Amino acid sequence: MKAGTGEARARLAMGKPFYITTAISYPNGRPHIGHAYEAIAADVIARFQRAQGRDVRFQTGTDEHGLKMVQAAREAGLEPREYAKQMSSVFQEMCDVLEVNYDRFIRTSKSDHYRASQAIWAAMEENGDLYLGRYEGWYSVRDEAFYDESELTAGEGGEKLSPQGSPVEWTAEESWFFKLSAYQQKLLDHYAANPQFIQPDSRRNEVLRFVEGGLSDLSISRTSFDWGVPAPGHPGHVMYVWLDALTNYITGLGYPDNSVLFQRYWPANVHLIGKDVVRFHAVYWPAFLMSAGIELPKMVYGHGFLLSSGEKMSKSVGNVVDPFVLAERFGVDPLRYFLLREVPFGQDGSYSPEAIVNRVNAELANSFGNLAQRTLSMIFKNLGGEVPPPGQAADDLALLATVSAVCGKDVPAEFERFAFATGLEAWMSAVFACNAYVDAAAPWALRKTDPERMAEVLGTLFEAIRILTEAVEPVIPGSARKLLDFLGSRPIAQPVPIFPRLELEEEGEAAQ
RNA sequence: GGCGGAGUAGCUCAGCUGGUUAGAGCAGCGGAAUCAUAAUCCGCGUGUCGGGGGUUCAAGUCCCUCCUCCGCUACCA
Repeated sequence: MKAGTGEARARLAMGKPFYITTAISYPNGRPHIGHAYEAIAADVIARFQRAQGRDVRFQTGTDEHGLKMVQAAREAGLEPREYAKQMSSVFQEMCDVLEVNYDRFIRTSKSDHYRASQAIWAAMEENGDLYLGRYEGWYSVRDEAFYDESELTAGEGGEKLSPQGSPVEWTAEESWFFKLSAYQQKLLDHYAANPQFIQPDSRRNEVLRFVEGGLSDLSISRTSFDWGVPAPGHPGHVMYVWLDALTNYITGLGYPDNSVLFQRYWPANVHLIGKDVVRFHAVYWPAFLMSAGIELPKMVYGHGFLLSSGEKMSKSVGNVVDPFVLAERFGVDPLRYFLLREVPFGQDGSYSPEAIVNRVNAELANSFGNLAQRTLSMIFKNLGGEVPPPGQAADDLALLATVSAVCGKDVPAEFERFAFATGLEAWMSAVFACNAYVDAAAPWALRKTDPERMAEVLGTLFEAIRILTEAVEPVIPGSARKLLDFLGSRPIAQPVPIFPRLELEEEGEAAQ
């Protein structure tokens, strides 16, 4: 009756808030499979937590400032702002295609983000942590980093190169600094008091050792270009891209206003990031927040990288995989399932067309998809599409007990700690149990000898399939929704395979 | 150079604080079934648990050492 108040009440009753973010992507090129991997993983976590009753907010976006964007824009013949807009939309489209269901897609070149970034700068400055200095050194534009003379190597022509082999030039500029050195002990104390702050443990150990080794103050402004957030009160200075980028996590909640969003969702439950940016999130970001007097996120989780057939992906090697192509070729849900099932989260994992075809065919098509197909087909043909209740025989009860335990306890426990591969492995064990049950009960034989028993068996299987489908919904949302809708219809119609087998097409193109 | 991780069946990996014949999935081989997407089910593994040494009644699981790979970090030049 009172829809409006009802909805408000429902929202309040939605349970504890859960805020998850991905790193924001640097859109100086098209997204690759690594971007897709992180977005999908975050989406699965968000959907899972939502299914657990949490009030979830999920943010992703693009990090659009910095010199590399200026250069990429120049090559494209566009102004940075226009280039950023175009590239950002490609990342947004990727999320849409992959069913990554974010609540906010943030862009750092927007005005609300300028406001938030300038506010955190001002808070840090007010706290006495900023000072004007001079930055001199060998700067690599490609690496976006200064290097000490001793770190450089000599190129073929005797020119100086960074440790990564990129050209460097002597650069000297006035710069604002952040007293990162003053936060060494505070950070160490925080790590000690919050063991979960950096995960997995291997990353945590690396950060601990890095911080224990001493911290240098951080240059946080540039005067050599202007594509960035202007440092408030300091004309000519734009903010260091990482200070501005990290701030996105609170911009999206309305910082600096003490908004309803901010109160409800900050501090974030988890910043999901790649292992390459752990230092920025586990050292710089918490120091910035401490300085500005803002609470720290609860967890920074550095996931692993996706390797192409075991090798690092890079543009120069030409083995970069386009997520749009993958989604088109294998389907969105099979791709999502593969990434989470095949790769132990937190570790590096390997991608290959063979691996995805094998995994998806064996588990989604043959085991689970076919289980649904054979069951629904028998219900359609032999029971006129009417679904009988589950049987009460010992075998029936045992099967449903197994499936319920796996889907209600094991899978959630694993997903809760981001162990998607083991969670899905447990899920598969329940699928195996169902197929073993079908063969043992042989409902096709009961059709003639004992139709009532056949109905009990099919009813039991139907219920098991429903539970199984709900449990994997976060991973394969589109297919699961489709199947659940079908299960909810009466009478059950002639079923169509939900996960067709994939073919490993010949790589005729310019592969290799 | 320092710190950390890893090296277990053809492949990918589980094996917590040491204790019955070292496990799983995939692949492979054999069989059953035929409702279903030629899908499913059952059965089958004599693995130097990287090499060597040691502690122990007992070590994949602890200690020492060596080899290989990976990550973080430092430095020399």
